[in-house]
Amino acid sequence: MEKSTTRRSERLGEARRRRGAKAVSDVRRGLILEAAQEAFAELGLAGTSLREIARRAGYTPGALYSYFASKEEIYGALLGESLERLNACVAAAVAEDAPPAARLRAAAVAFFAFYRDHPRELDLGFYLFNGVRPMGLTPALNDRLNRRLRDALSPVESALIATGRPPSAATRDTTALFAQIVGLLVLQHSGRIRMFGQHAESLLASFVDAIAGDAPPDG
Amino acid sequence: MEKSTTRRSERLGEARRRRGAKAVSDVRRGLILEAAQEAFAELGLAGTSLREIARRAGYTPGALYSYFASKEEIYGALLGESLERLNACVAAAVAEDAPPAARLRAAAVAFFAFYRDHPRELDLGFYLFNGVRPMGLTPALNDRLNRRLRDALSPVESALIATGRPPSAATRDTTALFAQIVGLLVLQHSGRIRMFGQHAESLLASFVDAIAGDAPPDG
Amino acid sequence: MEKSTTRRSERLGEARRRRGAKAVSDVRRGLILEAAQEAFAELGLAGTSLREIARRAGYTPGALYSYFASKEEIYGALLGESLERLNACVAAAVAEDAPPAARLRAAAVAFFAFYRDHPRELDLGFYLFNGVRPMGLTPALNDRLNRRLRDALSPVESALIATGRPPSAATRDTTALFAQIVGLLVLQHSGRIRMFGQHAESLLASFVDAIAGDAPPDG
Amino acid sequence: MEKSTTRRSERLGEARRRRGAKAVSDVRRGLILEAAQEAFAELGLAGTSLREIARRAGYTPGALYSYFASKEEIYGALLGESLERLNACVAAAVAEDAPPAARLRAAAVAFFAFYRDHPRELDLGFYLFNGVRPMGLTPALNDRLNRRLRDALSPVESALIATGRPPSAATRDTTALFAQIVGLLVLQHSGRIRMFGQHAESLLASFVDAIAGDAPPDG
DNA sequence: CATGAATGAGAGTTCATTCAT
DNA sequence: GATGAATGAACTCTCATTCAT
Repeated sequence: MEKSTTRRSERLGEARRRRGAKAVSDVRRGLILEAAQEAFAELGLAGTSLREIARRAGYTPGALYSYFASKEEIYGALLGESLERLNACVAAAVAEDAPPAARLRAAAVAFFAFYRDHPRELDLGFYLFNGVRPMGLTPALNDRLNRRLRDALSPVESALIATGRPPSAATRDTTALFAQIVGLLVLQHSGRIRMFGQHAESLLASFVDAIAGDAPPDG
Repeated sequence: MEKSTTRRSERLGEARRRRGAKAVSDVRRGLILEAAQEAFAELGLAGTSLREIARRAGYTPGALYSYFASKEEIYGALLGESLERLNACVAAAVAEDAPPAARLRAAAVAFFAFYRDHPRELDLGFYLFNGVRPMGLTPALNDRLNRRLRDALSPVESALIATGRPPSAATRDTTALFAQIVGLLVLQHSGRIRMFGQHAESLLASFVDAIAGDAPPDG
Repeated sequence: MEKSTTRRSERLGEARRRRGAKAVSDVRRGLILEAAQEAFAELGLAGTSLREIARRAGYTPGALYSYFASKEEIYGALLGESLERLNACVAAAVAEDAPPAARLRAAAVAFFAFYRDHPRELDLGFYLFNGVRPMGLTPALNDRLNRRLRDALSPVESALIATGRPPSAATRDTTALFAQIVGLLVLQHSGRIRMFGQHAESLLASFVDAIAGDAPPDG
Repeated sequence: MEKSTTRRSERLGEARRRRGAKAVSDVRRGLILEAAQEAFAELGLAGTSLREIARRAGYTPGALYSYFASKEEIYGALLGESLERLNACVAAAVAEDAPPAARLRAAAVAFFAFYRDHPRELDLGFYLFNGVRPMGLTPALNDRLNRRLRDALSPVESALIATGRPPSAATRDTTALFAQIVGLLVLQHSGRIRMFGQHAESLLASFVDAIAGDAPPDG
């Protein structure tokens, strides 16, 4: 009997089996993150507990610790995924062969629209929940996340450079645009823009026009 | 000994007594708010519990409920006071006889500086206006707070009108400036501005200049 | 209506009322400690949770925190009470007018019997004085507890001095007797004495006799 | 490639293979125990979890159950090894051709020193961690362990007999010495001896001298 | 008005153990 | 034999709030 059975590890290579296990694990990790995302969207960051995430994911609370070392690690992973989606969104919106001004506008609008449509991810990204203060991420992870955030704005910066702006001015304008977008999002999110009878989208358009029009004459 | 003392309420007239009581009550309410403010400034919003506020105010937790119906009402009152201080700050910064452009810049800088220097008060606003609708605020209080926030921006709006801008454009530019300031504050606070190697103050100055310079030729 | 009611604080002096409240509080604290004691006796130290203590005392877990700042503070209080009882036991066993040798034996036996009959209280001491340094005790409390432990042995030391032994020798012999008692308790408790077919009581008696007989000839 | 390899079990005879497997298994069991020992020594009994042991041994927690049926069985095995080391220590300290009094002292000191230098093993041996109560060992194992503990004391007993003491008195004195040693260890471990300004080693020496000098005149 | 006590829910985390693979 | 995942119970402690006194 024993002799006739072929051991699994002999059929599949060990590596291949492990890869499969890792894939399964990654999928489940993803399901947990989905549940967390959903919970955050409904209850906000502060209102979401580990238990709630576990409940929605169909796990017991302790089981999550097989996938994440702490609640904050879930935050971090969530933020990471959010930034990936943001990058994808912005990149998809920018047609590479379009003129710089069009690319600038497309990137800005995509960036804005992403957070307008997923406001909870703004909370996540800017720690708006608990004081505007970075949370307990490892410095390494924090760096990685920051880099991805910058990446999402790089189409804006590139477009500005393509208009002939010197790099330092491009960075400066990118930052200003970034601030404008974030400000508009926060005001929109908290109902302050309505208070002034304005529309975030049109304010953003004006801002972009102002920047684009500001290009040097030979741009 | 004890029996011979006449109770306070028997010496003073009822109305006068009530007025006095109200004054005393208001003072104590103020002391509690002071303690709360202090606690927030030190510990942040999430780190401050009712117990902590009570402790700092020299009360037991239950006693606070004689002055405030809930923790959120304390937040509301605190935000109210914060907005008063903001108004005072901005008003004090604006010299009434200065030229419009100078008033515009002074008001914008004062607004920005207020929250830059008291970041916790920004948190308060974010907390209470979380999600689409304010939490734990009565509509009446909410209105009052919103009005005071607008008030704080009215020097900006007035200055813009004084440059000859039509009211609708003034409101529009005020909103844009408001968004820029909020965005800069958020980015500054979450360390994102440093990431771009920029300075919030100089970005703000540029923004104000752009708006001011944008005045119609005959302004 | 209002006028006719006499306020409580006017009937009783404030101080008196407070004293009453403190007494009630102390009683309830005592009931919690009783429940804790009972739980320890049944389930052992590691097996006793705050929840269990609360359950037995008829409280919710959180309620205990009105009386004790932490689980370890309960341990400390329990140990404190235990040491008081130990002191009372030993003191009661020693007849002041008895000859020194009788007092020595009585004190030693009382000390031994106390822990033989309440073995869990021995555990408490072991727990709190675990490793080289006490855990979870304030240094002040630790000192107080240590002092009370020494106090419980002072009748032994006094009796030895009364036999004419010099103080340094008395301290030395007290320590040796202390060690013997503790050793016997541990061995008895872990079933090791039965393993040798011996009886702790008679071994203790021999030890005391040896010490007592060791007195200088003119003692 | 894979197919052409002949499985180990086909090359070796069945019995030999089994023997080899057992040896491998024993080695790994030993490695786990080493890891456990290390963990106990560092973190104490209560601070050591199965996970921690597994981590240090390079296993996942579940894997340990291939070698031990429960956490307590690990305790038991650890205690067994500890007692072996104790026996070796004591035996090594006793020169067979030395006079009885010297052997007595050497054995006592070795026994004491063993636990003084490895205090965590005292916890293990006397269940000092969780109430002085035997833990969940099978009676058979418990018997075996008890026997090994007695074995460690047999040099003491032999030496006493060699001084001419009748066996029953020798057992009695051995037990008393055992208690003294354990008591001194516990007191030393919990800082109580320092409290009296004494030294465990010198107290032990006195005790041994008293016993040795107590030999019957014709011994 | 103020206290002290109590509630009840809930927080994040850890644990020994089990089991399919 | 070993893994990784999962359980389910338990842990201490904190919180906003209530209420008799």
